[in-house]
Amino acid sequence: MTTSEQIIDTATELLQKHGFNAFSYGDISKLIGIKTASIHYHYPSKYDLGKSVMKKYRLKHMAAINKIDAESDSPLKKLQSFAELFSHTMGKDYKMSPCSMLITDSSGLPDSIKVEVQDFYIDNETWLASTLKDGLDKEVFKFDASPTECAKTLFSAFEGAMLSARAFEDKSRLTKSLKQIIKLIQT
Amino acid sequence: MTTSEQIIDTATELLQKHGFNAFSYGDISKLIGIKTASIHYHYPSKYDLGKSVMKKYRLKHMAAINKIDAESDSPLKKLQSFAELFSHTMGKDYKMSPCSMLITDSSGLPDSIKVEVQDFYIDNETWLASTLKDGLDKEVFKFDASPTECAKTLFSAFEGAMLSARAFEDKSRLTKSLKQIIKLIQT
DNA sequence: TCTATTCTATCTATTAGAAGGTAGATAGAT
DNA sequence: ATCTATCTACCTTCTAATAGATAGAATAGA
Repeated sequence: MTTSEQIIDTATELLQKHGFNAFSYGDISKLIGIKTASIHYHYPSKYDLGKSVMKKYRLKHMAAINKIDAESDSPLKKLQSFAELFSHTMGKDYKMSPCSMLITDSSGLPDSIKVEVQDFYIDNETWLASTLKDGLDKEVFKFDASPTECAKTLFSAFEGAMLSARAFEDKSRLTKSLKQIIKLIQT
Repeated sequence: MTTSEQIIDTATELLQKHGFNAFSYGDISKLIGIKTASIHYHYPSKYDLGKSVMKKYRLKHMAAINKIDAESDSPLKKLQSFAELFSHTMGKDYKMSPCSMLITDSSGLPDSIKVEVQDFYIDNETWLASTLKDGLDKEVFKFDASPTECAKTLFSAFEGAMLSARAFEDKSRLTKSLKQIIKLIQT
């Protein structure tokens, strides 16, 4: 693994665990054993680093979603697999999605990062909307709003469930809510 | 308004807008025109301040909930009024709930703050559970899980909707999701 | 091929500022 | 004489970022 990849991966974990304003180049430096100046060589500013973290995370996440599409045709099964991604993201140490972290810390963040976060939402919502529409046509899902609107609601509800699980350090809060939300739109 | 109240209110706004690690005693100092040392007199450590902010916010929020109970007997109407609280919290400058902010920034926070955040969840979930049960009995709501579980899911979904609205600086993301979630459990 | 140069990736050293917090003085009220 | 609330002044640590040196790899020209 290259140094810049190591930096990204370490920064990703620190972001997910502590938030953007709660980790420093110094923290990364200690963890991977290079000086902070070397990190600045790869990512001149912390915002560059944040943007790269978000971008890599988004691409990785979309790859996981593509895998779900490849493995099943059932809308319900796909939605369940999608929900499992959230549980997997959280892991055993209650990591949040990097995008949740960046949203709460976003007040002073440059647009380049905000756009990356929005792209993450849009990518997920687009996929969800098409999966929901498929389920609607096949009559395995039922809801009043449009698939697009329902996708937005579901995705944000999933993110919210992670927040709750972290607050109590109780993963069952996440898994139970994920299941229950899915059940709410099942026929 | 006393100085310590001014400090709390200013800190609350900064917390909601920027997060715990993104505001300082210096910021409060400038905003209300006293020196940082004076803030330390009222709140010795930043954690004391955070705890007090969360506590006051929780009590104020519960007062709003009690008002809802006093104004209507309809479970649906009460749930709708509850949802409006989230919209009101966010305001026009996309403030988050202080508890969402503290959860994402919580990694290094002392238990005294975490407990206050959990109490906020529990208070809300308890009220929601009883309102949901009432609606279930009156057959205006319909859901498979227990009222307690459904309350947890709804509350976290509402919090997640705020996150999404902030990410896009688009309040309709919040209001639409709130309405849609309520509709999902209506008979 | 040999030499000169440029590029890559790291280091040391340093800066300017901000952070949270403390000590001690002071003025006014009780 | 004590308590309350504020101040000035200071401390230590951390922060993001920059400048300049260095060693080695890659590249270009004779």
